[in-house]
Amino acid sequence: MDMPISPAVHSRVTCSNCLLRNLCLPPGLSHRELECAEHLVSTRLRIRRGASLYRSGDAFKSLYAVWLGSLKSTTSSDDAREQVTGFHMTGDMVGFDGLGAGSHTSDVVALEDTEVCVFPYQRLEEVTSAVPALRQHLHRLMSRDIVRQQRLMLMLGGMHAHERLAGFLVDLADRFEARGYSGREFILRMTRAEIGSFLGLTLETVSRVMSQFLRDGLIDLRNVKQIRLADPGRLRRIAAGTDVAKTQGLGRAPDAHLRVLRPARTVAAARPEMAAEFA
Amino acid sequence: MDMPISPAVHSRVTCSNCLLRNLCLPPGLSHRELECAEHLVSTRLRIRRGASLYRSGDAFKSLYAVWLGSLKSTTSSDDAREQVTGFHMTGDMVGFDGLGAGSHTSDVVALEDTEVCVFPYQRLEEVTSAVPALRQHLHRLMSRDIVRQQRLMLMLGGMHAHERLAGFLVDLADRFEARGYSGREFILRMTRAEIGSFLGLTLETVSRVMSQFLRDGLIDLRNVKQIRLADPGRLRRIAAGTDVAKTQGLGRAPDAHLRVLRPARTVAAARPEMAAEFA
DNA sequence: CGCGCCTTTGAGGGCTTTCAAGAGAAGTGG
DNA sequence: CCACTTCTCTTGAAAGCCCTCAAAGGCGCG
Repeated sequence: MDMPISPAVHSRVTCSNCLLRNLCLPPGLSHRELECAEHLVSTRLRIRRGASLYRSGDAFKSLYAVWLGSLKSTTSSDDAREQVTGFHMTGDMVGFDGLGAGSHTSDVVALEDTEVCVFPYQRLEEVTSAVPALRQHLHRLMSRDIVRQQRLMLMLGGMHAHERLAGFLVDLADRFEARGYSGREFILRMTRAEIGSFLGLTLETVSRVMSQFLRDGLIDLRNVKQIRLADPGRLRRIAAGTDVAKTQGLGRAPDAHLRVLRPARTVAAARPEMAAEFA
Repeated sequence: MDMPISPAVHSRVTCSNCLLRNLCLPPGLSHRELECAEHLVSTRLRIRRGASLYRSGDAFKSLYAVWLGSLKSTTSSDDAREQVTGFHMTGDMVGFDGLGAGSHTSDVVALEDTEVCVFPYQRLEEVTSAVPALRQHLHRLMSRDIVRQQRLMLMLGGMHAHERLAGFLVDLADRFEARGYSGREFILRMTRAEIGSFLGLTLETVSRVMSQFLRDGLIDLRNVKQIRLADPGRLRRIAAGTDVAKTQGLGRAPDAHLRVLRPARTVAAARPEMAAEFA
């Protein structure tokens, strides 16, 4: 049931010709370094919609780069509770959660038929030790994951349903745009339930807010899944909490969550010269 | 109004004698490797309570290991909203958020007078390229950060106030215990407002739930800050959502947030032979 | 074409927030 | 050392946002 497209290379994946090279690899690699990088990827893996790339508890062996399609990752606590912790699309690196304990702590499932490039960690170790630029790039990718999750926590922590969904949509738009697709119109590969889980809302609330956005002319919908951001600016303002009128009930005070706690001043950057004195 | 900046401490820091060595450095380093590691830390830095180690926007130059004291890190969105994204205590590594973009995206502030060891990133780069064990350790630490945040997202996403606070307390207890302190009785260095911000609750709710726990004999309080977990087992059950009776209103259905979505099957671990199949 | 999953929409209730006030603790300066 | 200021914590009452429960329409798929 697969239609062969290119009579392509077989076992060997070639990064140098890959259109996504700038996403997985750092820019400006020398010829020699690029050659090293070639050895990073062993195979490409195909995951059918609904199948999982790995599951919580699986031994950590590789990192993966999304080559085609999209996935979600979910974490579940001791009890049955489960939550979507992220969506991954073309060019994203997946699997960092396994590095810590040697086994994965989350499940990663394909939202559609998907292909990923496999980076065996052992080989990654070897290559990154030789190529500083690659090592740095890897660190950058991990750090980006951390920062992204911090932003998400901000959403989950104190934002209203409207703000969360708006934030979700513009984030998605930005990521599509960064990959060369339209940031104005795209397809939501995930269900309302998955969006809700990701945002800490119920699927009903997601649906309701989506309808509200639709009524307010902020978005257009086609077939439920295809969405067009009719007013990205306002969506962005809503996400930032800067939108005064809001979409329904009038706004509340900008925050109040965390009143100023204490005066603060940076120490790390300042005066490393002042010496002496010990604890 | 400003706090006097404390004199930064410039002592020759020796990792080999450090009691916290097992937290910052991987176990089982050879003598030679340990010698390399010595070069990692340049100085120890002192931060007075309320002062910040670094702030959002500061250039990323170093990672820091908490040597004494405790800190919080906060992220703020475009608008004035601010949220605590983590608490750091002895042995924790801090600063990973800066690796991604080259500048920090969060603020880190001392909750009490604190000292941190400074790991200049450039030197870290050099040393880790030579010592694989150190490189791996660094990756592990970053990954652990990611996993920890995933757990936190689970809390913020769908848990009740009781469950969040219980989870917060037992997590804190575990961390103290892992560091050799009592996991039964410890001091909360952060305010209720900071706990609330971290958990996505208001300070009033934190206070209320804390009082509830007190009434139910789950904890003991002394001076508001000093806490003793009187019934850690039950706290753990509450955090996991396994506790039937709960502390007040009767429990609700275990979840319902994310009903089973699709059948799933792991692809990465299984049958690597059918991997190379091509698009 | 029918079944199942996803989505939408409504009504009611509950958990948290918001607003407010007072007690308690901590730091400051006389 | 104590009074003062300031911050933190506690507690109450009312309101609100979101969840839960329920039912029906839509869409894809076998």
